[in-house]
Amino acid sequence: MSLHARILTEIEERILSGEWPPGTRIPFEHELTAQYQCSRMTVSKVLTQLANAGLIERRRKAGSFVKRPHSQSAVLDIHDLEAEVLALGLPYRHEITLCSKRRSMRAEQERLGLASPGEVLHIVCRHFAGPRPFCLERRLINLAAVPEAAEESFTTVPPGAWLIERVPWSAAEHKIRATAADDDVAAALSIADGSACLTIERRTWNADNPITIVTLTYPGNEHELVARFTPSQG
Amino acid sequence: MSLHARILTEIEERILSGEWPPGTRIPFEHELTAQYQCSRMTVSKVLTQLANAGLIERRRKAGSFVKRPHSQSAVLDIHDLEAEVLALGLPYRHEITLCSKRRSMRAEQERLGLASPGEVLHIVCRHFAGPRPFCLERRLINLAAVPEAAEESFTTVPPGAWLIERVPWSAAEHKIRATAADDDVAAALSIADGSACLTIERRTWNADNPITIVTLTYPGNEHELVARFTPSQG
DNA sequence: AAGTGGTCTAGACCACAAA
DNA sequence: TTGTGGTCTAGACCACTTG
Repeated sequence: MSLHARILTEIEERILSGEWPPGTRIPFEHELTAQYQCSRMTVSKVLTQLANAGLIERRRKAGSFVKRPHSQSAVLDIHDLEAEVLALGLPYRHEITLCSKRRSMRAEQERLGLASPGEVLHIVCRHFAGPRPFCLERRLINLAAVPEAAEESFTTVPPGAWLIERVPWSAAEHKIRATAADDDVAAALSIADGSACLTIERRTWNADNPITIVTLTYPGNEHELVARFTPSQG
Repeated sequence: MSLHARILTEIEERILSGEWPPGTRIPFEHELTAQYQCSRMTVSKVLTQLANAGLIERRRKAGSFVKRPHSQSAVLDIHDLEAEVLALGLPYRHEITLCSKRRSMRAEQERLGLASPGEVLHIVCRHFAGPRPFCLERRLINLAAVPEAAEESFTTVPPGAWLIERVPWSAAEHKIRATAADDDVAAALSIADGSACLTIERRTWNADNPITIVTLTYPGNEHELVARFTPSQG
């Protein structure tokens, strides 16, 4: 393994593990050259890569700082619900329908990907654009990974935004489906039974440790996911 | 603009414009240092970036070669329909329902994003997984951008795969929606009227020049898009 | 004014794959 | 065996921003 690859992974680990939370100033280039006993070019290359990847921000004279994970990847972008509603020119609010802490049932354990039973937080939340329901959120949080979530009511900040601000993650998976609204969904979104809905299921891990699984259900024709990209950006 | 940024964009342009098609060997590092009158470190940095971005492949002793655009970005991956069907363990075939060349109507012009009327190819195609319809493809191709498409029947290679192999692109946009099946879609996919479908609309450009717009419609519950990613990969 | 990052140089040695 | 890319060094000068 090359030196700059080692430096890169070591810094990446500190950021993704939360040891260096967003806002932290990481060591100056000259400190890293001393620490790793290498030339400045080597650490500079690494920091430039991290900056290109969006993990850190570099400011002349001030230093390099850990960035807050800007919810990226285009497809993911969409999931800042509040920003999305406001972009439509409509007022946003959310409403917690259910927030219950309990020992995981087997089905929940499997959905989250837990190896053994544990405490989970089950949340149901409706997001509104103006007077109309915009999205139904059903979420499980692994309390072993995020114990402080148990003390939250999520009435001021919705669960998604709350988690993104606090919990570092290293991997995510989206599953996107079209589904027919069942009774519950139809009632929650004020739409007809059986109408088409867009469902996004998102799971998040930090170093193989499941954090949360969330299902977002949107009324079908009123919502679309948009993703733009160029071939040079994998 | 820094020197390495200039070198990067110049090489990128040659690749994306098709001047250097996939498989082309790009100049050796020592040739580029001569051309740009700079040190080897500078061009090496650029080529490393291009390799990381997946635009080129580097082989010791052999040189650096333009890669074929591996349809990436996870969400896009899914759209190699044949690979997807085969991954399900089912035989794949496709069937061209319509393939007509004509002058664009105004609605088509707008969908494609053409500034003025022009020749377009309108294709309707069904993709099968075993005996069952798997996906309905409705496509417009801008013949000004891809004149050779007019001579194709697309009976051996479906239009999507044909285009990817031949036409370089610099930008793409996906819109993902849940829709209710209308008469046409229901008939084409052998499903009930009004059932939920997943619709992916994809537009592709090469340097602001529209190439194609395609709408892929899948029976809802039988299909899902999966995207995985990590925060360090924008 | 001082210290940071941004860029670049002109070398060097090594690993690897092709001839 | 040879020539390519992969990595690294020990400098250098500049631009910018903060104090």
